[in-house]
Amino acid sequence: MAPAPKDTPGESNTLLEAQDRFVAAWGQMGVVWGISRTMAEVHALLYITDEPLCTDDVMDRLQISRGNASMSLRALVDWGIVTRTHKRGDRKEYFRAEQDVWAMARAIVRERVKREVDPLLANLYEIKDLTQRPAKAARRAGSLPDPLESHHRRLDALIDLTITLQRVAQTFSGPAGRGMAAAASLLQSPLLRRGRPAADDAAVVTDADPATEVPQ
Amino acid sequence: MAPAPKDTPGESNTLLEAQDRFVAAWGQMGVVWGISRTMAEVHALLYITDEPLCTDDVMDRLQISRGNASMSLRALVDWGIVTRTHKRGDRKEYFRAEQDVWAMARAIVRERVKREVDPLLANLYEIKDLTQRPAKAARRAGSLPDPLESHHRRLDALIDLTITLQRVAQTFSGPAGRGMAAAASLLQSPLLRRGRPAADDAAVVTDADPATEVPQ
DNA sequence: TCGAAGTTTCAGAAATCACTGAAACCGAAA
DNA sequence: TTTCGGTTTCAGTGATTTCTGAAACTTCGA
Repeated sequence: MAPAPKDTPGESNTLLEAQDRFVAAWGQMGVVWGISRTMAEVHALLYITDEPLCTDDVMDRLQISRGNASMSLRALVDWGIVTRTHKRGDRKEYFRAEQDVWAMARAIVRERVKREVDPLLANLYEIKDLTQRPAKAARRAGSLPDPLESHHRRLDALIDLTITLQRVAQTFSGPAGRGMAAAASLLQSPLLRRGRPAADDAAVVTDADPATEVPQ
Repeated sequence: MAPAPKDTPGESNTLLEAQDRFVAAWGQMGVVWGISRTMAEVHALLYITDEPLCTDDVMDRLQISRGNASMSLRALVDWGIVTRTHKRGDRKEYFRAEQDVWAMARAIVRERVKREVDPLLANLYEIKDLTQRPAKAARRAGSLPDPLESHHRRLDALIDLTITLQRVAQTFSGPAGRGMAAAASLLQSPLLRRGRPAADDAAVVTDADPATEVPQ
């Protein structure tokens, strides 16, 4: 972590130390999550700090370049977990992190679904399509192409799982979502009749329309 | 993806192509998840293939080294999403992926909680401890150290969120877990009275014992 | 006790990812 | 129009992760 040499008046050194450790730990998690380390660190810093900070504050405290700080801050704003604020008589922009951790969690889930689940689903549909036509032709011709059959069964099971994941996450994080409670009730609703460990009822989505389903 | 030049008798080329695309897509996801690309690809290959494969099969199809293939397979077995099998009169070991996608999902969640959430939680407790003593001393001395106060409130909120996440995931994936339904009912139980978006009731975990809480 | 099948380890190479530092760019207030 | 705060881009560099190829090691059957 940064040396953080100047002892800000009013703040103890042990506090700064604890903050630095937190920033580092959060950065670690960022790596595991596919967020860049710095972006996570910037977020951690803003979250743990009382006052809003400007770009230069972030640069100084984290010892990173202006470009990096600027882009990371922008990305965080895009994610919806950091907001811009201003101070009277100051043209500079200041940044503060969302303080409600549940709102934060929802924003993060929303963004990750958009970036990871949606494209994956589109991909799976597309891959299934690759063998869709041959399979149909073969079936019409009378022969049952066994390998294609099981290939489709597997893909369908995966698509099914992904859709469920997507729905739950969207319900949890969606604009009209009421968070965990909503997601929980969705999980128990007959809409998704899943969750039986060894039940062999994989293929449900059969010929869903890939084009209209996935926005990205 | 690998060229996959030899046309396995009985399997069409479009099938191989689709499989390769699937392997590539799954590998992509692996990167995003902090699993290495190869490990994810090996898993994808085993999942999408009818017959169990041996180490050499994997090496050939994916064009990777023996060491890499061996270690990736071992890791997958450790994760519990791939099992070893044998063929009569053959000393070689063969590998096959868990076919039930829900069991797969549970295994993955279990492993990721162990590797990511548990250590994070331990970290958060430790960081909180760093300022715990100074804060108490100051409080006893009569002064109210405001920055320490809000520092703790933030950390507590985060610890709280992490614990909830941990519990839900463990319920979903635990040995006695019945999957999504169990997780859903946990979410709605009064045990975790969370999920109200803007409710300002963060600090609940106050002085939980860090040592006994986290195994890792 | 040998040898074949299989696993693990590791140093170095390759690939990937993140970051810097500088420059170009933009918009708006003075 | 200039200046200021700020953003974006990018070539080059550094750091980290992943992979290879080979060797050492383990296990077990003959």
